Amino acid sequence: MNWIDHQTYLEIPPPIEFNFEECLRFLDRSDQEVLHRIRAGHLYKLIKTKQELVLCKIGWGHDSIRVDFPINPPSKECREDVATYIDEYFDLNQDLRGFYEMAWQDKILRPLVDRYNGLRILCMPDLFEALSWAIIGQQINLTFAYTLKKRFVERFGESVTYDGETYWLFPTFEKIAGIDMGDLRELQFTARKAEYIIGVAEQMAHGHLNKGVLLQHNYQQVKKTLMAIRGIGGWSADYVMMKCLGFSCAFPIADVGLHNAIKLQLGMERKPTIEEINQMAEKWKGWQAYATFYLWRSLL
DNA sequence: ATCCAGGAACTGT
DNA sequence: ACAGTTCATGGA
Repeated sequence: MNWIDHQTYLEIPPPIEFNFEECLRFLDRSDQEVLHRIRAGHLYKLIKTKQELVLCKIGWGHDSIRVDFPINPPSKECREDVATYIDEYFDLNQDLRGFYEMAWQDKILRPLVDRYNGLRILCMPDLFEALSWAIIGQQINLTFAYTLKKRFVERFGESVTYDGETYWLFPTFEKIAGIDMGDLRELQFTARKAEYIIGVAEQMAHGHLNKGVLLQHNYQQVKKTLMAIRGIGGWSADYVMMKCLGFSCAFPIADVGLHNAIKLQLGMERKPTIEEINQMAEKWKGWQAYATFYLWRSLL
């Protein structure tokens, strides 16, 4: 990993095909988001390192990502953790040239990669967060999904307040493994969502589900493992593989947002069928996750 | 009111 | 394997 430690701040030289502004634009898609805040071109995010909570102010300067620490100058070990987190968060290890070469030949993707050049998948390094967000988002509109997430985070997550603003962390699986369904029903989770999320937390707390282990396996194996979890179907498995586990071939093909985006791009009267999407995506092989992400971007 | 939402499990065939 | 049904709740 490529980063420069300036003690009081970090400098992370990005790969080619990276546009910080485009990434921030995507992160700024909901005004109900509680896990980060964007102010004057900077991303503020609370990160949990192995040792402590670190508030990060992430900006762009001198052709690099710059990470400042408004509250406390973190230890060297924490700075390393932060650099690793940023690296995953912005998907900096992905070489997008293959995607762009493919996309320039594609009717649907070409205008998108032109418009959003340098946008990367904004990842969720925390597996429990990715699984929970997938479950929360199932079969409800996004506005309500954000409402549920906000209630969940503000009820069970840790936070730090600085300069009049409160910054939140997603709740840990350890914490959620210890609550009961009633605690989530109060927040207007359905019984099913409550059951699923607590179930996932319990599996993780018992060590039956672990990101490091998943990363050692291939697409088919991981998808099968994830789908064996109650509450995780095909859509959620691909969503998590795309947003958390770095599988660029992950493809949540049943996604309503994806359908709407394709309809919009092609000027269709109706949403495409799964079979039609499979045909269109034939050329996307290996890059389905990025194709999906750019299509989502087009809906903002 | 009515339809639908970044689905998944369950049931019957 | 496949199709239909149920779950649950708020947004537009």
